[in-house]
Amino acid sequence: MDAARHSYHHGDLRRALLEAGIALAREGGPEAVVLREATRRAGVVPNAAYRHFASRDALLQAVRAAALAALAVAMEKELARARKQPDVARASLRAIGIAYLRFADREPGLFRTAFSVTGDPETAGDPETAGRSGMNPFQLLGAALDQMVAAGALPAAQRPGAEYLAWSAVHGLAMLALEGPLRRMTRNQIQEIGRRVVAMVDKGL
Amino acid sequence: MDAARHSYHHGDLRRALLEAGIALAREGGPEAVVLREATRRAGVVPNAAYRHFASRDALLQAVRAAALAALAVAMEKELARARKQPDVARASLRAIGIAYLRFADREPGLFRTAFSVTGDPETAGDPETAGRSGMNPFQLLGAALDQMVAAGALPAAQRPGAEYLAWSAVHGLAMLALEGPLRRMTRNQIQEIGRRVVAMVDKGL
DNA sequence: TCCACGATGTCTACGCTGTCCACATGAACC
DNA sequence: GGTTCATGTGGACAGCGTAGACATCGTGGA
Repeated sequence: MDAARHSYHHGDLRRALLEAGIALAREGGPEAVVLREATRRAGVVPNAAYRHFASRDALLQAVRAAALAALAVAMEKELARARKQPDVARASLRAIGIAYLRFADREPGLFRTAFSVTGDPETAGDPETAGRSGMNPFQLLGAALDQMVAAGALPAAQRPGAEYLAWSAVHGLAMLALEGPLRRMTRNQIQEIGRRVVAMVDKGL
Repeated sequence: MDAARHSYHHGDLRRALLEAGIALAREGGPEAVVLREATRRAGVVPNAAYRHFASRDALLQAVRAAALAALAVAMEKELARARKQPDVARASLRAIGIAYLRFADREPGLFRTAFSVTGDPETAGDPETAGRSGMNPFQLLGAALDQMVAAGALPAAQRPGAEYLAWSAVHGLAMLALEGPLRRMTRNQIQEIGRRVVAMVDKGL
């Protein structure tokens, strides 16, 4: 990205800004996604950003979508491993939960960015939030639950809305671990609680 | 609070700033807690705030503590109602969950403020976060779970760490409803999901 | 009674932010 | 080869958090 520098036109500023934004989110979460800093890192004057994003919030939403896509990819990787196991359906649901918690642990900045909302994002169906499979994290969870029903591991009557229950439990834990009363716990303690939460969902659904 | 105005000294500026901060948090969540605006509402110059709060973040933390205390009070009210029911222990746990979700619904700004962390708050044991009973929301949940064990409704072996599981589920739902994919659902839909989440916890614990 | 002192509020100023407007540049197309 | 239009620049503004020096005032010791 330095080759094109020293020419008046950047070449691919939108991508450069987005990547700078992602890097900022990684380092410091959503509030660290600062328009001026992104332009600085892209080697460009602040206002240049407005040719590609309507506002700081528009940039943040783009970063947010990228963060969701990264989560989807992480889930897909974990799912691939689950496919080699007996009781694939259950293993897949567990894989989703584990991937979610692991992502929150390893990429706290991105995770917080993915789920922090200011204003009205309307991310439903945004293709930018999808992983390689074309599904976003929420859709991946839904698919895993469908598998459970197909495999007879979940009564069909319990299926509707089940993603909300599962998501709630795992998301809540992630938030508590990240910025709630669980913040000071060791990684192992949190993993243990994670296992219990996933088990609770499995049993309580 | 206008009587004391027109005198050089405000009289109770700390309280005035805190209350302005709470009002701001109510209206727009944590990011709306703006130091200058708080001083404006208190009828005072921006820097006056620094006699009472070391920084904007210190003010925000004070507001945060107040929000947690408000949640504790809401829980206590719901608990009082639960005490009149048969199976008090179970009713209490449900009451905690319901109060939590209702608070998130009715006071979204305060709720988001209570659980948004920037930096390192160290709220553990802060008496400012407690309700009338002297317990903060987390402690109230713990007490309800202890009751469950005492009543034989929860195996003692499951007790350690159970608050994290319960909290995770309800907190996650609240966040999803507030700023996640459930944002566009009707209040009734979310209440229904809330019932199911609480049931899942009860069953899955 | 007076006066010094410490606490509290004010004034001025700095660098940071997001954003608006007018202008410069240059790639692409007729 | 000249025009057009997307893209980057420059300068400006208001609002933010915050620092340092100064003003005001209630209070306690002489």
